[in-house]
Amino acid sequence: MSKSEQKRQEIIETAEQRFRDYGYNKTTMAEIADDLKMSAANLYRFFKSKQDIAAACAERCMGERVDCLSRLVDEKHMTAGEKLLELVLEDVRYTHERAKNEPKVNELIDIVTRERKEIVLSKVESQCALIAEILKQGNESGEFDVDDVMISARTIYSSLTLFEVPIFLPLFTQQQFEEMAKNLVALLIKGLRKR
Amino acid sequence: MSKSEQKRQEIIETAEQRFRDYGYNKTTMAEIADDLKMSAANLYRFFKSKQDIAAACAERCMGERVDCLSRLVDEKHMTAGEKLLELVLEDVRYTHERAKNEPKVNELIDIVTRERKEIVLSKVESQCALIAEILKQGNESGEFDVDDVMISARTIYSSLTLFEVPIFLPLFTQQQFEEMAKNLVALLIKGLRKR
DNA sequence: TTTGTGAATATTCAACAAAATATTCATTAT
DNA sequence: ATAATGAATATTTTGTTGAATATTCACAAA
Repeated sequence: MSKSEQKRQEIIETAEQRFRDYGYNKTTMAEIADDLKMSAANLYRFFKSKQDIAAACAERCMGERVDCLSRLVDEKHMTAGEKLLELVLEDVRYTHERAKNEPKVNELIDIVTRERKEIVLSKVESQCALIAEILKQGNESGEFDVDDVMISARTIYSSLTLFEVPIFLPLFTQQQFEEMAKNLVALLIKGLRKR
Repeated sequence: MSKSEQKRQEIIETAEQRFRDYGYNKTTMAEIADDLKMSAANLYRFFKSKQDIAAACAERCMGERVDCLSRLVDEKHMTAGEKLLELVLEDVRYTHERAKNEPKVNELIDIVTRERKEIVLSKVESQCALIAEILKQGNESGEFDVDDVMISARTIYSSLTLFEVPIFLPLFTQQQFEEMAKNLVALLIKGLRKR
């Protein structure tokens, strides 16, 4: 890793910690710079703007998230149906836990969804790709009978909106969300299944 | 209809027109009163607050909407599957048309969803009831094989979030939304079907 | 040339006053 | 008693101004 790339990573980590603790709006470029013993001006040699730093943080988080879910998809001893259910439940839980334990992070999500739609889109793509992989495995094992794997993956993902978007959190308890998610996945799987 | 009930309706209609044309925030109690040749103070003999007027408008709209969809559910010459598809597509189209032709109405929706959750909940209930009725018909005709009609209806409704909520409108074109809706309904129906 | 800075400038935020508007109420009209 | 109002009060919005912060830049150090 180049020296400058190294420093970029340090900035991302430092900023992310502040964003977590105090929120995006309440952390200043000067504070991030101070943490790193540099001037605020110098941050601009690595990032074009504060929003760009936020975007980089978001991308890093999403990367970790996808890695985690990838491991689930690569599990050897689960059926495709079980994997799909776990993927969705894991998602529901993650959304809730984060809202509960890291409430300030929502500020970051707001900024990124508003100002950097590409990043959200790429997150959607990754998630669909994971679902598609599960469907493919299901086809291969004879468990599913899915014609177009990518279209079905996108369709399934579109049906998960209620569980993905933080604004709906106040509507139900986590338990209710999990219950709804289970019912939905059960219904979807019936529709995917080979007969 | 009592005299005072009559007047309530007039107020609702007048206010709704202003809300449509200028938005909730930009219409004042004084203006509504002027339209009706009365004083603002007098409005309070019929409604406890401006929000209450907005709520009444919303309920009236929702009532019309449910009536319209009810007719679809009562159609004689459509299969349950066709009805479900039409219900969802009609919903997608309605959401888009309204956003396009009556953009100010979203302000009203915001207020009501934020300050009068019961109203939104009752809308959800009505919509689920319509879906449940379609499922029941499908069971009776042998087209579907649904165990718990109400739970399935709620599950289906939960999967329609992307198509119900205006915030997602900027993400895709109406055509894309309709395409996604068709795919989703097709998948759901496969899951509901008797085999 | 690359890394960095302090100071200058541009933008955004926050606090507060003024104006607009919602809501209440004492009183009048019917 | 019921319907209605104008004026009084309470709340919300708007506009403004100073302070905080983001961003740029000319220049210095390595």
